[in-house]
Amino acid sequence: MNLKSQVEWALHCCAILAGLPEGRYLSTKALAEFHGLPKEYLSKALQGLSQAGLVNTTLGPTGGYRLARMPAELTFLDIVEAVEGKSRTFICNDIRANNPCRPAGFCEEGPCAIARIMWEADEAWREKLRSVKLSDLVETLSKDIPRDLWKSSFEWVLDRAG
Amino acid sequence: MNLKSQVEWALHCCAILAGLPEGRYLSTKALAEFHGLPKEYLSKALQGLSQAGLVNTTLGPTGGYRLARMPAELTFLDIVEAVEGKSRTFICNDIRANNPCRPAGFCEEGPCAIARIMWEADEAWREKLRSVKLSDLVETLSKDIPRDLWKSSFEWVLDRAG
DNA sequence: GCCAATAGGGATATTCTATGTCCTTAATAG
DNA sequence: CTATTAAGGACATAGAATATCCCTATTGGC
Ligand code: SF4
Ligand code: SF4
Repeated sequence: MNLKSQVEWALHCCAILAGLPEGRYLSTKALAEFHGLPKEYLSKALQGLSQAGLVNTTLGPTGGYRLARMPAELTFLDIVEAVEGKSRTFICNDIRANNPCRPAGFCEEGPCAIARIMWEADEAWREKLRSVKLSDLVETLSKDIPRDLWKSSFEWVLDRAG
Repeated sequence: MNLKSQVEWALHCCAILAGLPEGRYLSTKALAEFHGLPKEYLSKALQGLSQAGLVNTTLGPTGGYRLARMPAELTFLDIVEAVEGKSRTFICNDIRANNPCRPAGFCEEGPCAIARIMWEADEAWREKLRSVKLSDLVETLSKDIPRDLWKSSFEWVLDRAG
């Protein structure tokens, strides 16, 4: 049970896009090169962000991606769900229906206790992700990353932003 | 990102085993038949429970499984981790190391903010599962399930318990 | 208008995991 | 001694994640 690596990629890309000046775009090519990722495949993750409405895109030589909202309005959950999907991690196959003692026409109402508990745990995971904003991440990163590296990375990105 | 169906199977089996009288065992065959599952494959899930020390086993014609502890001493997390593993769902591939602006010999200390936040969410999921005991499940099930079905299922199991 | 660069997306291949089956071995009750 | 069991290794199948390739429409710069 692993999250796809696209989740990691999308979070990193959003962190970069959060530092992009208003109105400018950064291309898949630049994001892929910066993170050392396969351009074509990273593109699928970015399409996920686009379809979820988290980023805006534009075509042409200066085209690429920019955030559709302020970093303070974007949560980790938004980004994770955009590429990983919104479905629950616990799938109920209703095996209680196979109970040989069950009366013929008998039909349970709703999910049983097992499913409910697993789904509550799922929701606890989502709630935690919902509580962290992209702006929180940028703030923490700016403290963690050495000033030199932070600055040169920013310039590297600006050089390539359309 | 789905949990394996073995998780569901293991939880159901533990719920059944929780109702088993002291000192008796229930076989894979009976558990598989009761839930309508492939015996050989369910066996792998039960082996997981056994390796984690959650159940005791015995061989021979009257052999099978029984809980190694009281239902109040067994949590959902114990059972889920026994079959799903204890590893985190967010895998960090350290793509920050590919940053072209990084000085040659530069080496980050520890996981970055992204990984830390994802791992906190993971821990929130685990904490929720840790907070629910097998005895809580049995209590809820006993209220949810019609008395007749509960009783006949119990008898079905006792008939086959060694 | 023309060209180069871009996002979007369909088709396909590859790798890995989950699922499922089969068989052998050692232990145990009757 | 026999039947039944858990344990586990070997294998087969299905499906998801990963990755590449190619085509289309759009856009900016010339
Ligand atoms: S978890 Fe509950 S709802 Fe799902 S199969 Fe088991 S009994 Fe049915
Ligand atoms: S999540 Fe953090 S630790 Fe993991 S690759 Fe990205 S930067 Fe590195």
